[in-house]
Amino acid sequence: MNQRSKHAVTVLRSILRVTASYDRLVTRDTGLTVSQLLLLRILEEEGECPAGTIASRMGISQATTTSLLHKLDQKGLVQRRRGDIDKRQVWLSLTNDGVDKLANAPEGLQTKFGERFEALADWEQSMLVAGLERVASLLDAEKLDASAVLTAEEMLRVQTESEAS
Amino acid sequence: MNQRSKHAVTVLRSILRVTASYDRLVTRDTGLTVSQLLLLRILEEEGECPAGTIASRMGISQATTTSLLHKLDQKGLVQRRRGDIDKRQVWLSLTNDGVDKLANAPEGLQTKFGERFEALADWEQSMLVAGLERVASLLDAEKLDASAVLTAEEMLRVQTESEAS
DNA sequence: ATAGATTTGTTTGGTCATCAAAGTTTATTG
DNA sequence: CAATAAACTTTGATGACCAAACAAATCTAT
Repeated sequence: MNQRSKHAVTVLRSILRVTASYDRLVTRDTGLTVSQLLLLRILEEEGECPAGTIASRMGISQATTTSLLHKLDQKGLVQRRRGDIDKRQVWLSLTNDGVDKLANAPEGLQTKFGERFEALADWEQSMLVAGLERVASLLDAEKLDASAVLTAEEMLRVQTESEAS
Repeated sequence: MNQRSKHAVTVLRSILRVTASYDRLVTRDTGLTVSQLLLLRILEEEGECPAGTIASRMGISQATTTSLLHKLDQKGLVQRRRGDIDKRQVWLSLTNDGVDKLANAPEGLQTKFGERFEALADWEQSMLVAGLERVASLLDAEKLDASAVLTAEEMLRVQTESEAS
């Protein structure tokens, strides 16, 4: 691998590290982990839906989903309801508290990054987004056939809508 | 926050997710987690050094470092030695097995991403790297005063050198 | 219908990363 | 020398995550 692609990977890693620290801050501020928040956001956008939908949207196993739900349930942020037609399913929805919590959750990464991003010139914003998308596609192409992860597009849909405040 | 910056965050997140899955693959292939590999790489580059150096280079606590070291020690990949001048210090170094393991470790993210990246036109490579660096700086600026994390530059040094095979 | 396969979700039992706080040993400094 | 600081370890948590075993419900092909 040439020097430049190594460098690209390096920078990518540094991005990962910084975002991870943001996540820690958000967790401290909200009392909700990033995974938990993501689950709530998906639920907000999706409306009532079965647990499996959450799992595939988040790209995690059913087992992990169950445990996340357990915690959110304890906190009183989500509700579970047995399916009518298919009784194996568990339909999920936000409680009022869940909705509130989401509404008040700081957006962490978003807020800080967003400010700076918006301070950039228009052309630069476009360029950066295009670049990120390109990188995502380079990574993703390899990934897609290897496991059940959302496509970039699906993720885009999930988060663009749910994060629109 | 405007639509475009939301979108930028979304794409960033999708990148995070994909890289996380890569990490899982690497772990399965090597029997070493990404943290463990990173520790080894730093040790390779740094040469024998005290535990604290590892902690600050990795941006993790001493406690975490100790536990990582414990595992690598058990696997026989690192050696610990009490400092001569300062006996509080624990000097670390790779064992022969550690060196071998590192040499044979697949680079995961690197390899796959690298191939695709190198297939791009030269100008596009430059553009992407520049974009990533810009994004890192947007994120990092906010971050630096909030906790003890490596600066982009430090990380760059660490990984550029250690990953040069 | 009905036995067998599949799907949905839960449980159980692990691994790993990570931290804070308390503890130990060894410097350092007033 | 006594107090303080530094370098590491231990202890005790939390959280994410998964695989495998399980239960319940549904589907399917005979």
